[in-house]
Amino acid sequence: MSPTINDVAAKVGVSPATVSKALNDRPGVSSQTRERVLRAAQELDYSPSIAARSLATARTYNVGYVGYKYGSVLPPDLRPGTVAAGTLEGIDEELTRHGYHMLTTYVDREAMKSPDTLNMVRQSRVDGLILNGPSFRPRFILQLQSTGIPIVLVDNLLNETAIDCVLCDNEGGAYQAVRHLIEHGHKHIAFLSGPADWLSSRERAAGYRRALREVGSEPHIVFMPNTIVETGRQAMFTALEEYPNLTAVMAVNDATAVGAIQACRQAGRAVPDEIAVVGFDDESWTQIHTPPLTTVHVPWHEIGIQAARRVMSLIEQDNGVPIQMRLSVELVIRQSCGCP
Amino acid sequence: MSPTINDVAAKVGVSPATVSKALNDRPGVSSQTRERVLRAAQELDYSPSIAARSLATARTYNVGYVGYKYGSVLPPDLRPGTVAAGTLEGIDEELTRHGYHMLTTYVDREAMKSPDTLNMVRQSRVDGLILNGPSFRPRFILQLQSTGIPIVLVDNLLNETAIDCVLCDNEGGAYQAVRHLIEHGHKHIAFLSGPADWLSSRERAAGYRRALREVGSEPHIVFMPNTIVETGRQAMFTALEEYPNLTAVMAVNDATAVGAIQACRQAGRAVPDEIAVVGFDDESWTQIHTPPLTTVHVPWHEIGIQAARRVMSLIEQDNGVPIQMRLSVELVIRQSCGCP
DNA sequence: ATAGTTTACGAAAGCGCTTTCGTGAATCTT
DNA sequence: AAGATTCACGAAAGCGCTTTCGTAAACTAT
Repeated sequence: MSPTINDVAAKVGVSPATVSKALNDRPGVSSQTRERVLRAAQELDYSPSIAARSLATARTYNVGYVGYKYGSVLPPDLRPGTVAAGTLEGIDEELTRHGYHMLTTYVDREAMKSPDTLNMVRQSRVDGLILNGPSFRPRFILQLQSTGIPIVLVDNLLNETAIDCVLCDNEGGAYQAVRHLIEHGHKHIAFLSGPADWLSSRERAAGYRRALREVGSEPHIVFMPNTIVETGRQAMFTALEEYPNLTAVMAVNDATAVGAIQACRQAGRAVPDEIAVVGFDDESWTQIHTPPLTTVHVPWHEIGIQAARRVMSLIEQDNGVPIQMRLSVELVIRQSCGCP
Repeated sequence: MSPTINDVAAKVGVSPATVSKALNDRPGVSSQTRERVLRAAQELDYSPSIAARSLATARTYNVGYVGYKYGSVLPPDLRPGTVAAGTLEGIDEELTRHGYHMLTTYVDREAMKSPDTLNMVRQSRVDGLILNGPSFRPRFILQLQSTGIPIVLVDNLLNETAIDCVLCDNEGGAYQAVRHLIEHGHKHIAFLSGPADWLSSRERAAGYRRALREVGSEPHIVFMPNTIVETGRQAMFTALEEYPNLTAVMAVNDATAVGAIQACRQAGRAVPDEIAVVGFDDESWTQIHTPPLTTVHVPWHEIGIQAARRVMSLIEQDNGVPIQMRLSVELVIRQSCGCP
């Protein structure tokens, strides 16, 4: 078996207590012995068992990440690869930088009560939790929170009970995008909205509304039950029918923007010449789409980093009130909006 | 604090030893007491601390997943979202089904010696390891293996030292695809190959060669140092120059297939009319590409499931010789190959 | 030199579980 | 009915670490 703290202690000729203090930078060890302990540990290739440490300290240095499982969703569709993967990598990066590890799990709609997640915390496998995505039921989150474990929400928030969260500036992003369309002369702009329980969708809709209000245009919103390509396509047909003088459309995400473009083509309306389309999220494939999609870039990686920082800080000192962190987004102009 | 095994024992009026046996389905407990213990545990909402259990049993019920970090790669490009995410979800699904959890980490090229991964195993945070992708150095894998921890490779193999792995039938997939091109009359077919240290690339090249050999055509291979869109584009220019009578090309993956198509367009050669293109992987965005990409579908999700099963089985009984598992793939015909 | 203070270290308890082994009671055998 | 066997259970040790607290030695102050 691998060496234990006792082996190190024996080798140096001190007690395990001293070794523990030396290794953890605790006071009560002369710098001389500390030195010797460090060397011995190195020579023995000693690495403490976290199981034992966890038991003694009630800390695991694991944080749980709970994501949404797309594998099970509807027909195969464009996976939000950039989104989830970017956040995940950001979180992992920041976590490992500070000696933490990431316990990952995915839940699908049915498993939303999510025994796995609960088990993770009930068995105290994790010191904190990051919940990514809008699909967690408030009741579930509250249940989790009531265990006293630090929680950070990503791309979601709960305002009844304040809870830490990090999101992007959805409202501002949509505003920027619509503003851009307006500046290029569009007056009749529709919004393809996601389901109402998706926070980001509501916020993006708000940005859309604000931009239109500023110039006195009427909002035209089509609601979609989900945000896959096919749904976007259908929604666009609806929009085309209901608002015949439409010249532009903003979709709540990139996948539905693609659906919208397909619908336009099918209806014989050229994109971007007759109808301009913009998306949201800046998925990696948007740049190779025909036409390349104008969309709002979201710093998912950075969001992951911030979320990780926040949990760690909550774990280490339960400091103050929950904070809501907003990262800014940026319109990236490609061709689907009609710019050269 | 949450209840311990002693609380349950006290409530039932038995010893912790008995509770432990009852809860773990060990012999030596009457079915009557077992019943009472179960009920009490439920009423107290008891869930064992895995830290304590790990310490006692030297098992964590965690398996480590090590993936490749794309965030840091070259210029932003098409992320292999379907690939990694699909596998990840498959692994997680199967693992949680059996009471395991997944400790995830990503490594990038520099961190390939990967202290994080090593720490994961040295601190015994995991019972087994799944390494996903071709980018692990053999030396690193062997070092890991020498710790005695069960390892399963995904999309990679090591034949010097036998080690368990699960991959798809790369050779067969490429063969199928090229065969398809041949059947549609193509004689001059190039292959855009990935770097030589990428196993899947070598295997796909082999399938390509076999198909050509069967009909007595000459192989035309262009090697690429990596597999992003831009590289595929450059490689295609090279191919176009070196092999002027080319009528079809098979790319080692979807991203480079896209690059190839862009190059053709730029060179004034219509796809698929003048040049047919097929990819490999069936990334989710291939279906919305213009033209929709003909490509080889890989069952990543299933691969994940099999990998998970294999580690768990290695963890639970170290049974026999390492096995190499191959899952079959399927050509999905869309339009970039010239079919209607 | 004496008393008081600081410092370096170790003994030992404890974290919450599993597992071995001993014991007495219940059951089976003839 | 007595011995042999089986069975249900508990005492206690141990997994590898941290942490408290006591103690002896080394200092400091008078």
